[in-house]
Amino acid sequence: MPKSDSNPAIRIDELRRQLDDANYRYYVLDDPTIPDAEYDRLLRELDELESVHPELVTPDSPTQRVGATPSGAFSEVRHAIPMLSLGNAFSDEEIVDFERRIEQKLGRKRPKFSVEPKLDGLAISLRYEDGRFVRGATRGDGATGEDVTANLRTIKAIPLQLRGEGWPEVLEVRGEVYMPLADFRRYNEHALEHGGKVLANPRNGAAGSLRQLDPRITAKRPLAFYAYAVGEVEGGDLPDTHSQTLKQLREWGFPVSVESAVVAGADGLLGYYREVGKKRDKLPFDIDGVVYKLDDYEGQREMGFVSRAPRWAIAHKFPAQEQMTVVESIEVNVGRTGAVTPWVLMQPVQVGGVTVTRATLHNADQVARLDVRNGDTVIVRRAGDVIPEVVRVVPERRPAGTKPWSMPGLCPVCGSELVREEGEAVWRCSGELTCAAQRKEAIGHFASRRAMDIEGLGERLIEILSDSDSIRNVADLYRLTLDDLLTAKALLDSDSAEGFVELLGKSASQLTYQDEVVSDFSPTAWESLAEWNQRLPSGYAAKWNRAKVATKWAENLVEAIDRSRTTTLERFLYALGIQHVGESTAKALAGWFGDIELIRHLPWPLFKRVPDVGGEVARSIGHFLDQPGNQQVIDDLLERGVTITDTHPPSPKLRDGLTLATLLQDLEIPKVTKVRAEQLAAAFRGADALLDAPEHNYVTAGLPADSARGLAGWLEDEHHAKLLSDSAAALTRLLELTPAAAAAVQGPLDGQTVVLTGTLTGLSRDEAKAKLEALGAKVAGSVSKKTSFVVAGEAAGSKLDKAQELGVEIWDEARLLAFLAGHGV
DNA sequence: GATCCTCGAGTTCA
DNA sequence: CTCGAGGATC
Repeated sequence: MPKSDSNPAIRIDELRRQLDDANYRYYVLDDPTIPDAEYDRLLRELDELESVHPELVTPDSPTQRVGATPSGAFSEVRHAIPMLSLGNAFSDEEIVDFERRIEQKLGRKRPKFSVEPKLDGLAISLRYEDGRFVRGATRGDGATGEDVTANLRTIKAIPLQLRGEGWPEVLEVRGEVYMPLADFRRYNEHALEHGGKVLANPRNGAAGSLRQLDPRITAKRPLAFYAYAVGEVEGGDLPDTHSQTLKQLREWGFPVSVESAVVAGADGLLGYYREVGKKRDKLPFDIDGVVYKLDDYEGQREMGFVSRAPRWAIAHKFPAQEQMTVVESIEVNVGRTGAVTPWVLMQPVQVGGVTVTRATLHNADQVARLDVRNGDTVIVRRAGDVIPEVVRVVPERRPAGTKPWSMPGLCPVCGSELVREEGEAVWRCSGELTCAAQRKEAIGHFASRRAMDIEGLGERLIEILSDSDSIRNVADLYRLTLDDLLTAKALLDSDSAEGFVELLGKSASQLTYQDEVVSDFSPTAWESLAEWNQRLPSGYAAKWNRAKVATKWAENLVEAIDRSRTTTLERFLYALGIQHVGESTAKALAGWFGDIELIRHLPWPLFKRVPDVGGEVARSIGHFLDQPGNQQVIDDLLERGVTITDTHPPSPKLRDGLTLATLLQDLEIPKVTKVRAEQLAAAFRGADALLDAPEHNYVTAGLPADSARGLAGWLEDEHHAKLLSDSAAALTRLLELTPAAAAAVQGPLDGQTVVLTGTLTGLSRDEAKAKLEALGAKVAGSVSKKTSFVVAGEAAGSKLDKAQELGVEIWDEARLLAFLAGHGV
């Protein structure tokens, strides 16, 4: 309690020192000396004194950790020295190689490394000027992060004022903000009891907390911090090894991982890896590996960097975590093309920090290979980065009396027969667009970002609109009314809540907030339930408010749909969802033909004029266009205001291939090869002459008997004859429409194939792709020896490795940007 | 006919 | 990201 007789300034100083010491002992030395209650009492006393003497408040006072005002947004911070990412290693061999490279380059045996656990948190940078914390930022993309100073100030493990002495005028300390496991659990327990927001896992908890706009919220989250590196330094010196620097940081008041150590040589590294691996489960925080850094700074400078990652450090990751769980059921999903994909529903299990409940089994063959059955205990793993997969079944845990799983005979959604093409792995529902699942998926695809890009049209909404018959096909989207959407919205809002009521075995009116305690539904689900529950008794005002919100929502959606009406041919073709026509093929078709009115009436063989389109794809497009229902949908779309803005004449490059000879090849007539097609084209003036000629005339034209027979036999089918004459007519019309080849504009990257990998910082992947294409390059998705060069952004993965393996040229982002700038893009 | 490249399609979770 | 299969090439 404040004592009126003592000098308040002196008492305030004393309290601050006591509190700082307590913090230091608690967070840095891990050796608390005063009980929490005592700490709180001192803090309260300080707070009261300061409120009586506001002139004595300083920004580094322990009471000033929580700023009062939420900010509108985070401003950007440019890192003076980029915050790099580390290369990853998963195997012992990679570590041995890493160490050997350093030995060779430095000409030193068994170099020393500073080693420490790699925390699974959020990398941040802290800037101190004259020993005072002035700014903190997230790592962001490495070059630029977000200013989260106000939030970082609330973390007690971060000193507001450096201790000791001898610190540089400007010191930037880097480290990881994380949430200790015990605190994370305690926080969630509390949140569940008091209806707060439950955090998904410690990592996301830490990341989400730092992104709070209101620091008062961040202050309530149990965040901690470990320093692991130094960034910018001005006006002062640091020791010349990393381990000494860490020690120095500790003296200045930063927590440094107690597990950090110094080891020598590859064997030292691997020994440390195993040691930490054993302790992993007992550590008070999540780690995903260990980090090795060459200890002396001079060696580090000598080693330098490879495209954005230091050559003197590496992260040795622990293997993807595997977990055991139980299969609750094996379900199937019906995709846009009717593909029926089996997947497992499992009892929730934590794998690598997230809760996994489902995993795909890809296809029936995979299920048979694994022999997964209902009730089986299985091992799940998060493959690569994210996607859960079933590794194997644990046979000794299989319950008695199970039978192997088999694909159902009928589509679970529409009851049509499931069929499998000869030699194909997938089973498909034969219901096509009569199948509700396929219709929904088709609409979802149409609305997706890379297709028509209708924002806000989610899966569940499509389901509701589709089930209520408001939309039967994609064209119906363009005559949805506000009323349709409002009706759907009501269902959308209620269905989550209805489900809970049922589960709890209560009627809606019996529900109270108390019910939250008895169950463990997700926080968002509880939120919507609570909201929905509130509206029941409260009557008019609440309903009115909800109606307003819903109307605004519906208006926004109508506007989004309206915006999507203006589109490009490429997007339009892709959106139609023709089998085998993805983004790349849609783009090619758009580029070569240029006009939907032309394309929609083209016989299928003409599509083979487009590179990378062969018989299978061409037929698939033809099949789609042959169906009157599909033509009707195209009509309706255009009639309801869909406008293609980039209609243009066919590409001049088409001209070369528009001959009777190529057409005859493209028709895939039995026994008619390239040579025979050319002979026929030379002997007959046009398709009509060919159609009218008797078989022996083909022989006269120089064809061997079997080819002549093949052609004649093929033409006996009147569909074939019609296809030939239609195609020939289309060919003639195309020729008329196609402008003569203009002088080809030479792009600097003509004929080159480029692959992008990793995260680019200066521009988005799509932008980079567009710019490279503008210079004539082809941007491909995977690396091969034909690749001209690979642009490796940050955290580049397997594609970069592949490129190195094949000796393909690698550009970093800077080089790409310089090149693009040099060519005016 | 074999082989190598690409593209398409399906997928999970926050 | 990964798998499967279509297309191009030799």
